[in-house]
Amino acid sequence: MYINVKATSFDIAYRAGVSQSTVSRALRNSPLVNEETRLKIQAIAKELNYKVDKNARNLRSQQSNTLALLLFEDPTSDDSQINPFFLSMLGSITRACANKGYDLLVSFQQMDNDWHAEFEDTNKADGIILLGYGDYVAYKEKLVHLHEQGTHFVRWGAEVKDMDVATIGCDNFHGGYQLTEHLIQKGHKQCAFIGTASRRAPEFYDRYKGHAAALKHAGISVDENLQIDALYTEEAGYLASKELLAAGAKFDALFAACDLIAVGAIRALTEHGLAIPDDVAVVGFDDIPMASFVNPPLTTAKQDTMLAGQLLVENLLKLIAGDKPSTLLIESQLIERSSS
Amino acid sequence: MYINVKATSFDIAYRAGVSQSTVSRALRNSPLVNEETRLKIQAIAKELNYKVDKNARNLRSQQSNTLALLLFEDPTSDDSQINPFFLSMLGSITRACANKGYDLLVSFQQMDNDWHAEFEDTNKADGIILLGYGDYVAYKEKLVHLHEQGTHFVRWGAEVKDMDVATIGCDNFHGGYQLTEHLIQKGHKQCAFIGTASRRAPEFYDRYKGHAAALKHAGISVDENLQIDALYTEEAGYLASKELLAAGAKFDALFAACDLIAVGAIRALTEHGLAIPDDVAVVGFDDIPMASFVNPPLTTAKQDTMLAGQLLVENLLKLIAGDKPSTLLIESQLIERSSS
DNA sequence: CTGAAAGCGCTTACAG
DNA sequence: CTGAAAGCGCTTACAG
Repeated sequence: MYINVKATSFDIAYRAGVSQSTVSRALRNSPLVNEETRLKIQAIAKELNYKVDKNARNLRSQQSNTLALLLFEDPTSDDSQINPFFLSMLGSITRACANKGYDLLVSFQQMDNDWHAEFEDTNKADGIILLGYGDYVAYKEKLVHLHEQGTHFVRWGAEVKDMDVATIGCDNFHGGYQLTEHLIQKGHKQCAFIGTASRRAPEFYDRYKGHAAALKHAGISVDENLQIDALYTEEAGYLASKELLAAGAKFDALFAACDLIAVGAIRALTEHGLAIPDDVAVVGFDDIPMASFVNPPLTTAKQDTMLAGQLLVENLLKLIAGDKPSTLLIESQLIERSSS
Repeated sequence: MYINVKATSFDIAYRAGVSQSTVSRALRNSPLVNEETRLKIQAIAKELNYKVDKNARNLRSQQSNTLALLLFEDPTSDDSQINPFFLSMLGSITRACANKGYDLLVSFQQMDNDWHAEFEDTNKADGIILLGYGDYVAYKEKLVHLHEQGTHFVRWGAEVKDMDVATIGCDNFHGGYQLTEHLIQKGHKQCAFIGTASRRAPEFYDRYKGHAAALKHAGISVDENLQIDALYTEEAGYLASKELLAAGAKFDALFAACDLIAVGAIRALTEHGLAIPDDVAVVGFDDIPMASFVNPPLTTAKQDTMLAGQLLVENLLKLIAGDKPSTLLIESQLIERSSS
C-alpha cells in the first residue's frame, strides 16, 4: 500500500494552470469563476480525491459548520441507562443536522461539569443544543452563564419564565390535561400522579398542572397525597409506586410523568397483585419504543421527536445567523393502548 | 450585554510580558517553561477565559483529537427506529471518547452514501468507528476502499475473514451455542431460528452456526425448514414468525437472532394463541433495555456494550498511533428470564 | 473573471 | 528556559 499524500488546493492550481485563489473559488461554486475553468478544476479535484481541509477552512472563515449536542442527566442517574426518549431525539437531531449540511458533535455531560460554552469557545461548534431532564434549580445558573457569554444555544424542555432563552418543548400542560381527561372518560375518579411536581422537574410539573386542571374541570378535587415525587427512571417509578401502595392510598388510575416511570409503576402494581387496567389504569408520557411492548401496552402521550429535532436545529441555525428564534410548543398526541 | 471578544495567545503574551511561543508552551504544560512563568500565564489565561482555538491547533498539528462514529443501517430500514442496541453502544463510545480526551462526531449514514473517509480526509477526525448490522456483501467493498485509502478505522461486528481490518465483536458463535444449549437443557427439541443465516448478516450467521453446533452436539439434527430469514427489526421478526406458523412448522422453542426480532416473534406467537414459554420457549440476543419488559421477560445473551465501546476507542487510538490493534472477541452472558 | 497577498491562531523546529 | 519565525491550508478583500 502506498502512502496517499493528501492533495491541497495548490496541487490542483498547479495542474490546472491557475492560481490557488481561483481553485478555492471554483470549488465553492463561486459565480466569479468562468464555467469552463470551474469544470476543469472540479474534475482535477475529483481525480486527486481532494477534500477541503476543514480545519483550515474553519480557521479562516471563523465558523465550523458543526453543532454540538450536550445531553445531560442528573449526576445521580445511572450512566449506562440513557432515557430512550433522548436517544430518539439524538437520532432526529443527527438527521436534521445532516440535512442542513452540519456535522454533529455529541457529548454526554454531567450537570456538575464545566461544559458551558466549551465547544463554541474553542470554535469547534457554532452553537449548542441542550437536551435533558435537568434539575431546573441547579441548571438555571448555567443557562444564565451561557447566555452572558453570548453563546448560541437552544434547549429542549419547559419554558424558562424569567429568561430570554430559545426553547423548544412539548406542550406538557395540554398533554397532561388530555391524558387525565382520557382517564376520567374511562370512569376513573381517584388518580395518582407519580413524578416530581416542582420546579426541580419543570416538564413533569407542567404535566402535573395539566393533570390537576383536568381533574378540577371534571369537578374532582386534587388529592395531594396521591402525588409522589420521582425522577425519570424505571427504578424511581417502581419505588414511588411502592411507597404509594405502602401508604395504603386508594386510587383507580395512575398517571406516570414519563413512560419509564410508568414501566416501574406497572411492575410495582403487578407485584402487589393489582390488575391493569381493571384495578388500576396506567398512563405514561413520551411513547418510547418500549411503551407498546410492556404488559399491558401503555397508553401515553407521544412526543414528536422528528419534528422536535428539526425545530431545534432550525432555530439554532437562525440564532447563529443573528435572527430571533421562536419559542415553540409542540403538541403531543394521545396514544390509547390497553393499559387504560 | 457587551460583546465578548475572544482572547488569543497574543493577548495573554502581551499581559504576561512574554512571547506568544512561551504562552503556547505554558498552556500545554511544557517542561521547557519556567514554573513561575507558567503559573502566571495560566492565571492570566483563566482570567481572560481563554480557550485554545481548536481549528488553529488542529490545522497546525495536523490532528483533530476527534473521532467519528458512523452508524449505518440498511437503507430499507425505518429511519426513526434505530436499534436500541446501537444506541447503547453510542452511549458507551461517547463516554470512552470523553475519557480519552477525544471529541466524538456522530453521523448516521445510509449504506449507499459515499461516506467513506470523508471525515478523515477533511481532517475533521483522526479516525472512524463503524457500527451497524451491515449487509456484508454490499459493505465489503467499502471496507476495502477505506483500507486502501489508509483511513484509520475500527469496526464492530463479525470478523472479516479475508481482510486485515481491526474488528471488535461479540463471540456470536459461542453466544448462540449457549442459548441453544440452554433451550435443550429445558427439554426443548425442535428449535426454530428466526434471522438471516448467510453472509449478508454475518453476526446472525455466527449465532446460527453456534445454534446448529449445539443441536448437533446434543444429537439433534438441524431442520432447515425451521430457519427463516429476518433482519434486525421487530417487524421482520413478526413477519418471519407468521411465515413459519403459516407453513405449519412444528417447534417448541424459537431462537431469535436479536431481541427486536424476538419481540416481534412473541407478538406473532401470542396472536396465534401460543403460550410462552409453555407452548414455545423464546430467546433473543443483545439484552436491550426492552428485553426485561416484554411479556414474558426475555431470556437473551447480553452483550457488554460498555466494554465494547471502550475497546473500540482504545483500538482505534492504537491504530492512529501506528500500533497494531488486536481483533477482539467479547463473550456474551446468558440472561435467564421467564420466556424460556 | 483572475491573481498576489494577507491573515485566521496556533505549534514547533531553530537559534540562542 | 525563551523568542523570532515559519507554516499548517484555506478564504477573501483588493487590485487589475
